[in-house]
Amino acid sequence: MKSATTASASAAAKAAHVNVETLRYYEREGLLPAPPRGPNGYRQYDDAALKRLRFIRRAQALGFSLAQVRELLRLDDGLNCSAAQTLARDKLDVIEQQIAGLRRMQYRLKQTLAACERGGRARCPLIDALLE
Amino acid sequence: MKSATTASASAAAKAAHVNVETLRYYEREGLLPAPPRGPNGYRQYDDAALKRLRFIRRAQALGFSLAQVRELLRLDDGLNCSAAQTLARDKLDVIEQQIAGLRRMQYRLKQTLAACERGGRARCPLIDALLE
DNA sequence: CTAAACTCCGTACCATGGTACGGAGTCAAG
DNA sequence: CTTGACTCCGTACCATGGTACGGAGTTTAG
Repeated sequence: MKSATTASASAAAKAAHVNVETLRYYEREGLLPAPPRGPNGYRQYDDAALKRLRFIRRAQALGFSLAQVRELLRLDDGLNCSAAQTLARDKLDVIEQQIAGLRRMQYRLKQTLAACERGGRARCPLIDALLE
Repeated sequence: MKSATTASASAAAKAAHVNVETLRYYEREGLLPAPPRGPNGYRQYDDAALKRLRFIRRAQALGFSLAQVRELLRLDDGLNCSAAQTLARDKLDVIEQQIAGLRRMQYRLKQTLAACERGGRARCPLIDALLE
């Protein structure tokens, strides 16, 4: 039968592809609740904690900063959907702006790189483009 | 006639929309050469320095880190076009990956947001999506 | 039983890209 | 001539997201 799985610090860290120190860091930063301790004082992470840890990493992977993750976690009761939606929409706006910015960079770099590849210039068009 | 324009620290900073302290920072970091000084010891930025400063800001705006900008500046003689191209191509790869990552985020956020907006769930789909 | 490996803790440190502070000298306007 | 603005310098500090260190206790494998 499935025993109530509790993970040690290193096991939890491994599972989330995170450094052990990072767990303590998240705890300090209030992203992870202080887990219960065994009689030896060792941290014991239960499934909920591991889930929360995965939450943090996923949210980070979605581009949320730890401060924003903290916000999201405050809504973790699942009842503040409209507040969560606001965060998500703000994030979507930011993402759109980021994509647009990257596209502009990409376009300009490609143009300039093409000029480099055509060759025939005394000076490097890429450098020149930055100088102008 | 055009006099040889030399700018004070604050004028140079203003022109590049940069803090005066940032000029000193760039100088410390070897991004800007130490400018000549007037008899009072004040920095005097000439047109070449201002150009270089603009170069830095443009390259940053293209997403290059200061370390990469330093690389680019080492190629500033305009003769190392192939080296500059390599940097640019690397940067293009990174940009493409960044765009792809942002797109994935965008897609997933949109999906989840749509689920939120359809409503009818006990728990917020956005929060749930992060928990799973 | 001993040694390696794991855990604890506080604290310090890292990179990145700056910003701020404070005392001293300098320059321009009134 | 004074006052305020500008500049100098070294150094300290900021946010972000961790990582490392070192000494002490614990647990586990041989």
